[in-house]
Amino acid sequence: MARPRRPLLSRDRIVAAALVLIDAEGLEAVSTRRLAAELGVSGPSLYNHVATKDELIDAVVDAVLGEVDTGMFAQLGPANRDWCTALADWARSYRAALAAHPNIVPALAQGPRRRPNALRLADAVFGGLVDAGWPRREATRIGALMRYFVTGSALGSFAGGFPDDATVYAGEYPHLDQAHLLAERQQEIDESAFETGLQALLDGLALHSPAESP
Amino acid sequence: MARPRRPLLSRDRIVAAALVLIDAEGLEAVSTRRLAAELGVSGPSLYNHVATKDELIDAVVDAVLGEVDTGMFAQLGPANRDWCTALADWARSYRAALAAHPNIVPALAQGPRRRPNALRLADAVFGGLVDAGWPRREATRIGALMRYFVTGSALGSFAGGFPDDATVYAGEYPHLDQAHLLAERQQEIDESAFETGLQALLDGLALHSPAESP
DNA sequence: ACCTGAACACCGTTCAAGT
DNA sequence: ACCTGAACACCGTTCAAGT
Repeated sequence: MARPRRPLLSRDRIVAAALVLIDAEGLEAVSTRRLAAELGVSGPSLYNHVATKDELIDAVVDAVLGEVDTGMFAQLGPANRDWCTALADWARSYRAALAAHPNIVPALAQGPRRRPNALRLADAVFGGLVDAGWPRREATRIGALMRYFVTGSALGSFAGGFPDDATVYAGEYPHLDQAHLLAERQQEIDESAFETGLQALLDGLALHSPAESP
Repeated sequence: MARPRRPLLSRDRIVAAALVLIDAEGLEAVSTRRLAAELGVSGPSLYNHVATKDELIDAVVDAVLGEVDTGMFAQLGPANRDWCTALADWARSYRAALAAHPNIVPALAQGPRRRPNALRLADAVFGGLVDAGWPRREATRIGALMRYFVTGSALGSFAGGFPDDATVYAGEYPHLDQAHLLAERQQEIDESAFETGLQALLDGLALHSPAESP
């Protein structure tokens, strides 16, 4: 075949196909040959559009982060210091994006690096908190700790990780005698744990709110 | 060589060597051949002691979780309802164990599964909270949300993920004009963000403490 | 410029052969 | 029981060859 008259591939098409594959079968299912086959080309073709597999995964992560809304932070300023609502809305949007693609979360481990959307998130949160009156040091910490909570909540289900075989717990783990039922209610539990934690976090931060001691 | 008079390997020796390798060079550096070479044997030898590589990584994760202290929860009961202190101590011990082996954290994604130490942690936290007076539903949520926060805080450094090249931020990310300095103060920032978040979380949870409304 | 097949140095895992 | 080398079906990546 050699070079076609119109390119068969594009970086975006490769990234999109990788995300579909990751969602369906996990990070480990992505090999350059497999992904290329999915796209109807041979393995090495990908290297015309992407430098390495690592860079490709980075691009997929960034595409997912692209779905996170940060518009709420633009509203903050002297006239609107309600950082609490903004932070809550952002955290929910962030979690929703990751929960839609849970298999990608382990790849978030390396921090923002040079991923444009990761930097966009960090910039918006930090800027919003500073606009709402938080000192820069505190704003940095809050940005970090919110990321901890949201990524942790998306890094695999808590409830879904418990075997549904009751004999696993018998005797050894006396308090987990009902744990075999967790997997069934997985989504409800993860969701309510996230909401409970988010509320606690914001309540706790509000105790030292800059708006209350101007 | 064939079979030696005394076994060259043991499951524990393999797990320990894998952890050393992961700490030094990351999860991706672990291949069965590489690990075997480190242990002075040939690749397939490992399979006399471990069923699959996945099971091996699981065992390494569990070994790390074995360093987490859960003794503080045994003190809780009708006479001592200070779940707040117990939870804080446990979270710090949990984080310390993961921070000592940050490269293993992405492998935590799958939840407790059948890892004895992961189940021990879940059992102790849940049991302690129930003993301190929390309803089972709430105790489950708190166990989950604490795990979110601690694992998220260990899943790669927040501060360390920002490039130290100032030109990355110029123009594009106006609020990140100092972000190139984050990597230098990485440990301090991650540590204080963790402490700030932990305090906020506990303060927030305390607002609905069962001990305050008996 | 963009795709191909061949090739390189790797993988995880199985298995028959050795003691 | 426990280690070995050979083998299988894979990897990521490079590169010369084609249009």
